[in-house]
Amino acid sequence: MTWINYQDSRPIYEQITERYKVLILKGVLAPDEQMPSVRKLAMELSTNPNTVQRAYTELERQGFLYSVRGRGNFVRGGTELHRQKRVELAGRLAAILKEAEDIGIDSSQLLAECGWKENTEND
Amino acid sequence: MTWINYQDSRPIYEQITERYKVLILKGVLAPDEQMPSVRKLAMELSTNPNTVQRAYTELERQGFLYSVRGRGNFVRGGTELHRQKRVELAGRLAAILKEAEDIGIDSSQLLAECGWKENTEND
DNA sequence: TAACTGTATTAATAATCTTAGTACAGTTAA
DNA sequence: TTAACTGTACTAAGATTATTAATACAGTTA
Repeated sequence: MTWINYQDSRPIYEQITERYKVLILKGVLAPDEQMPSVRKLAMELSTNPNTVQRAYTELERQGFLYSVRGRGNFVRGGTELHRQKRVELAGRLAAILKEAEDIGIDSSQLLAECGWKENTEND
Repeated sequence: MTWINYQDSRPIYEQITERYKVLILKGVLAPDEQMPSVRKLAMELSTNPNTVQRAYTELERQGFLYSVRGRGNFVRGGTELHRQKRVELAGRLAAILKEAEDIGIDSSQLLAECGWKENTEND
C-alpha cells in the first residue's frame, strides 16, 4: 500500500515531506532512527529517488532530519527540533513587531489587539 | 522617464504596485487623489492597460486604492489604511502565538526571546 | 454622442515547477 | 579490494503556472 495520492494537486515530494513531519513530531519515529533510503522509499512509492531526495532535503532544511553521506538520513532529536522551532517563531515575531514599529504602531497595542495578556503572576 | 526596470526579475505589475504603496504610505499622494488612468499609465510605461489594471486591483485588495467604474481609481485615506494595516499585523501576530502555544511554547518566553520588553510605566 | 473611465474574457508566450535519467561519491562488510 | 549499499550533483523533458497583451464590453461625463 502506498500513501501517496496521485490525484492530489500537491506534488509528491510535498506529500512525503508532510507525512514524515507528522511522524517525527508525534514521536512515531525515534530520534536518530534511520529513515528509509532514498532508493528504497522511491521504489515503495513508485517514484524517482530524486523525488524522495527532494523531500529529505526539505526535511533537513527544516530541522527534521540530518544526513550522513554514504550512511543514510536520520531523525533529528525532539528537543533540538523544539529549540529550532522556537528560534524560527521568535524571528517571525520580531519581523512583525519591527514592521509595526516602522509605521508607528506600538507593540503593546498590537499584542492587546490580538488578545494577548501578560502573565504577571510570577517573576 | 520610466521608473520600470525591465531587467528586474520582478514582474511589471509588481513594480507598479510597490511604487504606489510607497507613494501612498509616505503621503506623497493625498487621500482621494485620482490615480492615473490604466490607459494613461500603461502608455507612459510602454505596457498594456491590463498590466496596470492588475497592479491597481492588487492595490485595491490591500486597501491602498478604491475604484469607481467609469470614473477612475482613487487613493484611500491614510487613517483607514493605518487601521487596516494594524488589523492585518495583529492577525499575523495571533497566528504565530497560536502556533507556538500548540507546540507548548509560552508566549512570554517567545516575546522575551525576540527582544521585546513590556512597557509597565503607565496603566 | 464622443471621449474618457474601469473590467471581463481569452490567448500567446515566458517562466517556473516537478519529476526523472544518469553519473558521481562516500560507507560498510565480505 | 570489491560488491552493494548509501547520499548527491547535473541535466533535461514535460507539465503547470505566471505574465502580458489583444479585444470587447460597460459605466461616466461634458
